[in-house]
Amino acid sequence: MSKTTSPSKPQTRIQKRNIMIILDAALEVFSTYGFRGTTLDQIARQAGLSKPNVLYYFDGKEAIHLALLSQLLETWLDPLRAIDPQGDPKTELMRYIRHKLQMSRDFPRESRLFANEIVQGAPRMQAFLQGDLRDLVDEKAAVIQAWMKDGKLTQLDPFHLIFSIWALTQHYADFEAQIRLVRGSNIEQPHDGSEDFLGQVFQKLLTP
Amino acid sequence: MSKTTSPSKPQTRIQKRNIMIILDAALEVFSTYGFRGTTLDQIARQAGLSKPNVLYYFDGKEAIHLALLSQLLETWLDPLRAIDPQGDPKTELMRYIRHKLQMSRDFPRESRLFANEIVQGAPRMQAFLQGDLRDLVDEKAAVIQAWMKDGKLTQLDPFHLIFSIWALTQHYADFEAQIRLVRGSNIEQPHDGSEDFLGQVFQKLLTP
DNA sequence: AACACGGTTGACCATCTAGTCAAGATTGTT
DNA sequence: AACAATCTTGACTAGATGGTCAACCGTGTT
Repeated sequence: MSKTTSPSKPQTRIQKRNIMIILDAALEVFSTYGFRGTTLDQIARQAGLSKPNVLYYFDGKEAIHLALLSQLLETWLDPLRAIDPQGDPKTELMRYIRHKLQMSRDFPRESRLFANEIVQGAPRMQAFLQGDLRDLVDEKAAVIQAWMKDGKLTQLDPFHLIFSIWALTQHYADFEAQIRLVRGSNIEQPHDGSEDFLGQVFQKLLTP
Repeated sequence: MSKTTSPSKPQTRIQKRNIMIILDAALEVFSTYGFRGTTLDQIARQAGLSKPNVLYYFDGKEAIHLALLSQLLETWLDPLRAIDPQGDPKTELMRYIRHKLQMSRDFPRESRLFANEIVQGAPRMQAFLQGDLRDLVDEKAAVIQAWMKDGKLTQLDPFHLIFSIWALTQHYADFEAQIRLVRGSNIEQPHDGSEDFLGQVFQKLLTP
């Protein structure tokens, strides 16, 4: 039986609730220990359910992970997609940067789930990366390129520019442990000051 | 018996060779699958040795991982340490950036080993991060701060500046899979153009 | 109340994995 | 050559882990 595989079956209240609980628990554990480092028992304990009960809702560990990834990938593209070729170049890019930074702050677990996958060679995301994401990046890189040609932005390699935005924004979520430990008690949140800093950086960088 | 624990025992040729082979194999596997995702069998296979033979040289999986980490951490600090308070500010920082980028290009496995640890909360590196690294970062941040006060560099938060250098340089190693898949066949090496790009970025950013 | 369906679980299994061990092979030294 | 030290390994163990299953419980509908 394919449980969660079929797209839109009528769900009972209990199903809805438990599937949400399991996905939240799984996100917590997967994002901390990676796919192989996570056990079903950990997920079940975190969810407050028994292991067979977890497996009643999902076909297996792989299926839970997959559900999390696809849920994530849907929203991952949105900020980039929102870049408007008709808008003001610097405004559009600064908005994108702010948006990505917010996601890193508000959804650090999702960011680390992603990071874990990529660092380990993206075995479960190849199709996404070289499909939807690649198309979108190519499209937006062309938009940025055009803006640069018009002299609205500093001349830079648009692909490297996009990568640098990803690197800088996600760093605060993915390497939070490092920031927290290196800064120690000097700082409350690893994100403190990040928005001002990145604002300064890209303001200066993008202005021709 | 403590095998590799004692600092400097006389090693036979065979010991030297096999320990090197094992560490290289372990780096390959750990950096790809993380600590928990790696099995001793994988390491042994990669090393071309039997599992008991691997365990003849190391006290266990943990010990191999620890050996890799401490080996890594020694060299990790060097580029930052090399920043000279007496030197020219921009030259010193640009050299640091170039150096970090080279390490990301030449030792991507080491970078990913590190990244895997940090993303998962740095369970085995707390002491290092809040000890040696923190002291060094505090020291160099003060140096950079002083340079900025003298008007030699753009006024920025020196800690965020250091983090941004780490983020941008390591991104090319840690997220290599993403870059490779998103760029596809448009690019040979994920690092292509990174040096020019980061040169441009920081030249522009640091010049007051 | 009784029924049917959805939901839950203890006990279990097969497989994987870190680590052991005793016996055998290799190497270096005299 | 002979001996000792180093090196290597097949066979094994204990425990962890993903997944199964039959039996049981809870809930809402008639």
